[in-house]
Amino acid sequence: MSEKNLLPELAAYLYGSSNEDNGRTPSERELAEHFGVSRGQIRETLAILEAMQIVERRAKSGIFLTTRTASVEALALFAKAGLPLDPIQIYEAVELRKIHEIKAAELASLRATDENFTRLREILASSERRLAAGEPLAEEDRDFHLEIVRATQNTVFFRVCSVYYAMGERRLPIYFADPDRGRNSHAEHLQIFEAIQKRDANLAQALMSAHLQGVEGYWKGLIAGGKA
Amino acid sequence: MSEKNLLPELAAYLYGSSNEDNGRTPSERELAEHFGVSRGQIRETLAILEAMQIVERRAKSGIFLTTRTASVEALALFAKAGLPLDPIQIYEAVELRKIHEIKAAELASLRATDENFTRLREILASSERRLAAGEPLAEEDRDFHLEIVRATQNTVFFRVCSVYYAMGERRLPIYFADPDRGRNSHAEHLQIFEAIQKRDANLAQALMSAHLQGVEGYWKGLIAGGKA
DNA sequence: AAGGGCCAACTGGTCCAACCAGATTGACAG
DNA sequence: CTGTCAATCTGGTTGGACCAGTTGGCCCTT
Repeated sequence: MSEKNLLPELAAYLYGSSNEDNGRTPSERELAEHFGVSRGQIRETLAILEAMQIVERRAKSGIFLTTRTASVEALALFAKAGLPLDPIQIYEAVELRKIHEIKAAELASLRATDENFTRLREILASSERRLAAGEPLAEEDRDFHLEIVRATQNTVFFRVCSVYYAMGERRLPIYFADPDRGRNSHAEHLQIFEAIQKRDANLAQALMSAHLQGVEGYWKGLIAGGKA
Repeated sequence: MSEKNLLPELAAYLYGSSNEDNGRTPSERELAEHFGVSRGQIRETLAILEAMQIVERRAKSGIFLTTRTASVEALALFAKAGLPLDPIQIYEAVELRKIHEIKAAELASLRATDENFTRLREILASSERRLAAGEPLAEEDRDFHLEIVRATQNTVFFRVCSVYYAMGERRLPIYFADPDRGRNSHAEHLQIFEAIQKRDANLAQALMSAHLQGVEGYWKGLIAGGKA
């Protein structure tokens, strides 16, 4: 069936085929047959899923979906697999993203290096070219935000924040299908960039906060609409 | 060799036996022999390590340690395995923890439920009993901090923060070996609790910030001392 | 008809032996 | 010293096998 990246496909399948009552999934042997791969490969993937606490393997009993909250990594994985995300958890993840990025804007103002500024300028220039050509923004949005986190010089921070973008990746083309959204976003990015460059931490923080309100609103709309 | 939790042991071994130059580790077959387990089990563990981006498996070539920054999960794993942690990354993780928990104190002040308060009271009572008995604090510290994050009612947030405590777990007994530290910590916890109960978000935030300065100082001392 | 106890099938955990094809390496020839 | 090529090593993947608890259904008892 699948050729690569068994992980998201398996995760999706588990959710689709699990027992409604107790969350029990098909057995390893059944999964192996369904995906046309060996049991060893299924086990390897399940090990990862278990490490992510998406699944629990009970010896000699079965594999069960974890009811506990998904980590951000798990959310990103689900999004990648095209699985419907729990609206509540999306909302929680967006809140966490706000916490992270507002603080990141502040720290970036204090610590950004020339290298960071160069990259930010490149990203903004790329955005401008896109908009001028009438094309929708794409990875520029993600790159801009991640570069600000990187500018905090905290690599652990960067690593943690990276997963949000895996989560929203599928949505970017949809989000920026509206040209106005692209222009708005770019304008706000420019302001944030300038604030950081002026080392005005408070302003950068405030602008980022305002900017992310829009993102939050978008997700809220999706949640209200029931789609995720 | 190992009986359970191959993961941290394997991670530790990989770091100890990898090639200094290119980070290449022993082959799967060698690892299997060394740990006295089958290759399948080694592969399963390596899959997790690879998902954590601690290791990279190159087909038909070898297994290589990733030079990229570790995620918080990886840091926690290393700590659990008793591996020396990179001081810089510890510092970064502590900074991130501060960001998280100060915000958590604020949100908890706004959202904590009776259930949260009950649990917090229980934790504080347990701490008091310990101190009265002349015993060092143990998991009470972790429980208190995590309960505050839980009180934000953001389960994704809670999940992300949980890993910090896996990271520092080994240190708790050492940290609280000094009775003064236990008393101080407990007193500050009490203040934070009261601020949250009074729904005074600003105060809770400020107190948490001050409280975490101590933690940060402790880690800074460790880093300066070279031990991690 | 309901309850309890037993057994067979099922399940995850583990191991082994094998094959594949590309990467690597070292010896050999120039 | 250099270039070439074959033997070796490596991860990737498969299939089969065995173990020992778990489960669930069947049958007997009450």
